Amino acid sequence: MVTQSEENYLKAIYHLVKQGSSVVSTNAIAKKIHTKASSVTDMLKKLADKELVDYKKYQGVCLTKKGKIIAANVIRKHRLWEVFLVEKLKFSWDEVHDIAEQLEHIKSEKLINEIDAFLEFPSHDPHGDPIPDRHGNIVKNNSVNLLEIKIGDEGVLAHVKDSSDIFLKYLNKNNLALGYKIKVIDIEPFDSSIKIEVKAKQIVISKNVAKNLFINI
Amino acid sequence: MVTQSEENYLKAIYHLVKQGSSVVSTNAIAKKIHTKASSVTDMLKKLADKELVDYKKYQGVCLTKKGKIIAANVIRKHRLWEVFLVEKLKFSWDEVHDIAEQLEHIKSEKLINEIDAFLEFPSHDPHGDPIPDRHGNIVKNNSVNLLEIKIGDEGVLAHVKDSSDIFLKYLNKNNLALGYKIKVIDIEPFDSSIKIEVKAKQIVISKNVAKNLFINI
DNA sequence: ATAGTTTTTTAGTCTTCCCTAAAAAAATAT
DNA sequence: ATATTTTTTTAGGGAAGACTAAAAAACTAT
Repeated sequence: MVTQSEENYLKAIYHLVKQGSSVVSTNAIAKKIHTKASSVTDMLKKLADKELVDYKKYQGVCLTKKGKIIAANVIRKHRLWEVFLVEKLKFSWDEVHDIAEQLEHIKSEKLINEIDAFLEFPSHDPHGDPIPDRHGNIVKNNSVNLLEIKIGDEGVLAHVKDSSDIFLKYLNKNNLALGYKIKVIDIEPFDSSIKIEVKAKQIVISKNVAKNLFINI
Repeated sequence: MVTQSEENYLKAIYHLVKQGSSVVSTNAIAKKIHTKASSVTDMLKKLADKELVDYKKYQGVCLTKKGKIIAANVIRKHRLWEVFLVEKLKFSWDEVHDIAEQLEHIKSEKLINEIDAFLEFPSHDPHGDPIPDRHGNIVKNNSVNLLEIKIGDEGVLAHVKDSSDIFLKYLNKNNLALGYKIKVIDIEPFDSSIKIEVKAKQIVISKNVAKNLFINI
């Protein structure tokens, strides 16, 4: 049996590996799940005993095959529940994260597969993140970041990297949502801010915002 | 903050009070939640400190107003989730209990109220148990037990007391479900077994089964 | 290369919730 | 009324998962 806490560590490692090097540091995990490095070390030993991670002292950590499947499954549940909350209940995309953090730990294969079917097998969650299938396979995201784009390029907003409440509220306020067509009007060399056109309106977004937006060209 | 374990104790006390005397014994709670009497004593002290139960050593325990509201809320969540699983996903009434045991601890007022609305404010769960409203109020059940009934009486199956997997499977096998019309054909004085008519078929049920069936006349 | 800094681990504690064993109180039986 | 049984509580301890403080290892910079 994998505990809730163990699932959270596996998930954190999974995400950190995905967005960076092949091995994850103790500190990085501690930061990610708001705990102390010493707690992380404790847990890594436990996960290593269970053969869910490959861990050697001072050498960082990565997931084993078994660990990766469990992590992907937790992420699958998280994202499916998010879709459920937004599509079937009246939640907006900035409200679902904390609830999905709880729901992702509900243990029942059948439940999550029924939810999947009930939602008609969505491929992405409300933030544009791909949903792993029941074997832990996940589609590659080939959307491109707004910072890597030239004036005149256009595409459809497909993914937001930062799913924090505050960032999603910013997007709401500026009428930016997944699926909207975005055209790059101008890029300011001084601060890398970008003027874009969305729904026939032009707005300027900072480099920091652009960093978190991805479009399909 | 009320922990999951505390919620389970409050729920157990709520159920035991409902079906019996005004005060609940340590042993009764231990039996209900499959733990030891000493663990129960520990927890009762903690709940008493939080003013969720009235507890005096050796005197049994009952819920305070605050405790009762929390317990009713957990039960509300449990039953609404059961309705969701049966009505919206493809679960049968004998599969939902264990999953609802997990889901009942998800913390979000908004979530459960949205679920309630999504289900169009059901009044009863799949086993015929009434669903408390968001203030913890619960309608009185005025269905009558099959053992208290005379030959010739008839009514609609409204409630099953035992929600165990094995009992519900027995009902499935014998084509008994909530909402079905039942007529009492004969009562055998020797063993109190009852011959009933359901859906134009006659079956004999034991006293033990009858004890768990309630109908609206 | 070595001194200083940062990261990681170890050692020891705390809280929650469970347990066993023994003591104390209450209930029951003779 | 007292002996026996049952119930409940206390005492002490274990596992999980967090923490602080200190030690050890690994980096970094001169």
